[in-house]
Amino acid sequence: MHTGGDSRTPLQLYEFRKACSSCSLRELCLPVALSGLDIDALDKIVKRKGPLQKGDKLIRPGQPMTALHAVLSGSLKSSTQDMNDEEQIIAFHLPGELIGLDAIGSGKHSSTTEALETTSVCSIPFAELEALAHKIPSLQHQLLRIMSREIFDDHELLQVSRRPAEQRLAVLLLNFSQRFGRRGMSRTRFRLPMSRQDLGNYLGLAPETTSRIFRRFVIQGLLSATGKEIELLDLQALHGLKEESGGNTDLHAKRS
Amino acid sequence: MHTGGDSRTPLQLYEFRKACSSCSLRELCLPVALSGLDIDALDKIVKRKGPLQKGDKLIRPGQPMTALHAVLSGSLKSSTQDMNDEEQIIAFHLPGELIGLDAIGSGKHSSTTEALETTSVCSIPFAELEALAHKIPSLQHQLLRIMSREIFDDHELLQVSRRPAEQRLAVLLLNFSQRFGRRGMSRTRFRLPMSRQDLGNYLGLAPETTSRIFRRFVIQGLLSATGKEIELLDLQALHGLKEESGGNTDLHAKRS
DNA sequence: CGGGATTTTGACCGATTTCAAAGTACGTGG
DNA sequence: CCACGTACTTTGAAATCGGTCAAAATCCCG
Repeated sequence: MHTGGDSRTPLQLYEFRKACSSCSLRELCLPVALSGLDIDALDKIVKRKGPLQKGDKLIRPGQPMTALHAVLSGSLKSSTQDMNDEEQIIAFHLPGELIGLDAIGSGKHSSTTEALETTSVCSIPFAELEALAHKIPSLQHQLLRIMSREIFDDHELLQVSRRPAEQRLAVLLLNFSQRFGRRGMSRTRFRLPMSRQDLGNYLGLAPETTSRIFRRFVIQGLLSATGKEIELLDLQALHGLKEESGGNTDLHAKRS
Repeated sequence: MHTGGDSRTPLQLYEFRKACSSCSLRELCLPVALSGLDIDALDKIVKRKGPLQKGDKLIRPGQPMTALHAVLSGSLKSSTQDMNDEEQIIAFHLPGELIGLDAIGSGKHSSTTEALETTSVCSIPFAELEALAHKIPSLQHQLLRIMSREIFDDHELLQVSRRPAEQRLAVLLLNFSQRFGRRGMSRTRFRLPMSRQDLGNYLGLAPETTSRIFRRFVIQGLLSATGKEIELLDLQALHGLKEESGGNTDLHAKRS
């Protein structure tokens, strides 16, 4: 049984050393021009975690925030629960992305983070990262940049959440397209790792609505979808949709 | 004529020295236990800005982000514009709060920030703040905490934006109550500095809807409102509203 | 006191949710 | 390897919340 946070044997631990220096995601999770020496220093504090299986929880609400996590492979979702069992998904995490930035302030995690598929992450003890950042100015700078970018992204998300359902889905698809593209994968063909339900939840839509809009997009020839496999067929149109104000100037985006 | 960013005369500049050490908001904008010496260092890089009048813009989209701004008095709103002239308000800024954290990543501001009333702020050149943070570990720590908290708050906001209108307004009112309370003012009587329109925009609601829900709240005895002056009469109920899932289990709503 | 902007109110309309149910994928155990 | 059960997805029809339009009332500031 995999429970995710298993401790590794010494041999495995040894193999996991030198994580950052050989990690293909290095430039993604901390996209900084660190010198070889600095990377070594980072290596020393990072711990790779054994694979999580689908549904395994990396973080539970209330846990003290001791480390940030960087996704190596697979994917996760973070969510909160509003007492009536209603899950509220806050974010999806793809390889190369950092988890836990929202918990630095309080020192405690407030959300649940669980794997959407078989996933591995590495842990960066926060106290040591902070100490290291103090020694390496460029690392401090990079941390601030990464956090700032998350704030920026959240603000964009906030904008989107006020728009009609079609635009929300279009924006989400383009967002994933970009995030996959950034790590060298296809921008037009990819696998959405989460269920339609989770997708709807994230977008603030009922699953039924999500499903309907997906179908609408397929009919309009914007994309094709076979289960979780997505192919974007008309990036232009999706981009167009994203900016439309919905009611006035929408003569070139849809037909009923 | 006040245009906000005016350079001050030497005399005035002198008076503005020692800003942080005597600033009653010190613990709010950078709530860190800085030693007297550290405060002096911070003082040296901070510049107080002449008062902005209502509508004056502190930040315009595209401007390079050279400094963070802390609100001393008054209030501001940050918004973007989606090509069809449609304003999208992202945040309101009250005294003791920091502006510009979302622009560190890109180095450019992407939103407009303008005063909602007569307002004064102080500027903290970012490069120097970063350098200072490198020297003073507790300042670095504090910066990370503040940014983390903003991420956390944005996530909460995101949750709210997916809920029915009533809950959104309830959450906003409680949010302002808390923010005013934090700076020593009444949690139950305060002045909302923005128009109902801005409020609606921020919440993703039509102004008409905002108005109706306000009235509903008044009728239900949750609050009384005379123009922008608000008095919250039943914090309990508002808190209850905030968590309700709307229609099903609303029998155990009051009590915290 | 006057004129324009903002807020409020009412009636109507539409997008999205909800409810209900059928169809489909998928993991488990036989 | 196939059958079964559960969970997820899709589809349809009805109900609802919030948006839009229009107009009246109020506020604000000079």
